Amino acid sequence: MHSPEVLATKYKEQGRRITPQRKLLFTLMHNNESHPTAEGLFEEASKRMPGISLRTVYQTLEELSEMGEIQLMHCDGGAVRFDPNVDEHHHAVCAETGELFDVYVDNIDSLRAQLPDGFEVQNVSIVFHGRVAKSAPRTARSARITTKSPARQQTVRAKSAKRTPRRASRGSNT
Amino acid sequence: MHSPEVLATKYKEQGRRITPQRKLLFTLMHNNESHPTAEGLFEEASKRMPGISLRTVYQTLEELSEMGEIQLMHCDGGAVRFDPNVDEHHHAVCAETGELFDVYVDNIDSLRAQLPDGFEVQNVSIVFHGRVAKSAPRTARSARITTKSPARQQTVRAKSAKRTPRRASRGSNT
DNA sequence: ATGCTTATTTGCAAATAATGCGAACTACAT
DNA sequence: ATGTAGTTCGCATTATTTGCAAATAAGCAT
Ligand SMILES: [Mn+2]
Ligand SMILES: [Mn+2]
Ligand SMILES: [Zn+2]
Ligand SMILES: [Zn+2]
Repeated sequence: MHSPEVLATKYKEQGRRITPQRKLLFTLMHNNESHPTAEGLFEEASKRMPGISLRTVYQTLEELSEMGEIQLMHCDGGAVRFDPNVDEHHHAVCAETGELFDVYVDNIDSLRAQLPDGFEVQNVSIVFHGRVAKSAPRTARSARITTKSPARQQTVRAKSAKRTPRRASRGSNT
Repeated sequence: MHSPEVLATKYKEQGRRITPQRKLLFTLMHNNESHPTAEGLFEEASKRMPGISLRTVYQTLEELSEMGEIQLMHCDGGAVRFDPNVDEHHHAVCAETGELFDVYVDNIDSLRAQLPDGFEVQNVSIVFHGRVAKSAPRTARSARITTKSPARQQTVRAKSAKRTPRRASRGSNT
């Protein structure tokens, strides 16, 4: 999704108006990696702008989606989650917390699939179900390593240990 | 999912009772590849048993799920779809008709994914979005090739032509 | 076969998630 | 400042699913 500033321009070009509600929602969605629901975003927005309507949140998310600025995701069957990341990417869901993480997959094209005859694939979506390991409670040391570190290549091996379970003890972030 | 007969046995073993409603639903779900919704299954069932309740359909599907006899799928965000196929498999969705097909993928383990640090994958679900090509209206010849023919290996290549767009003019099924 | 016990079915209310609609409001061009 | 059309917002409504309790019936004991 573009920055709030660029979005403002794009909106005006389309004859749409810049309202405080939209500005706020642009800001809340920009670089938001939490994949929020409408309801969740509404709660965030309400903190900064008490009277805002849930209806407006839905409406703004819908138009951002139509403009190709965000993606929507029907994940587990609950509420739709919105994603400002419109690059080709996939997701990992923690069964415990429901958290949703972005996952990049290099070699989707190498999948060997027995597709129905005559089926033309337009795009593939992959969801990794699992859980975030409670990184061994390091006696309250450097509470750095928590959720995700920038891009660690990994070959998928569902229901079987991956390499060694030991944390990569080298390569902390600065 | 087991056959209606085997299910009956399994049910009794668990102190559950065999009712006409359950028998019917077992039959309707057995080998059902349409991935029906509760509502859809209810309509089918209603044909054979006019007074049956939608509530009973939901209830029976829920218990079959708890017993590991069927799987449920939250696909597009509409109603949940139920799947008597509990083998490890994936799905292809036709964007036009909403039809849902089973897809077997051999080499999921070879996916190279950048997963969040410490994420333990339990299982992966892949959905191929696309459409079923209207197999060139063959001047009403042998109307054989329609939806899916038994297992044709195919390497995925989203948004790019696969091989030559021409129909494989050689190798029809018998 | 009859009756008992309790699992099951069923109708209806209620919870969720999302959308339709129109009146009130306001961004912004003139 | 004024006018106009785009927006916001509250509320009704749809769609899907679950909660609940009364009515019903399966399967066992007699
Ligand atoms: Mn749902
Ligand atoms: Mn929904
Ligand atoms: Zn994402
Ligand atoms: Zn399936």
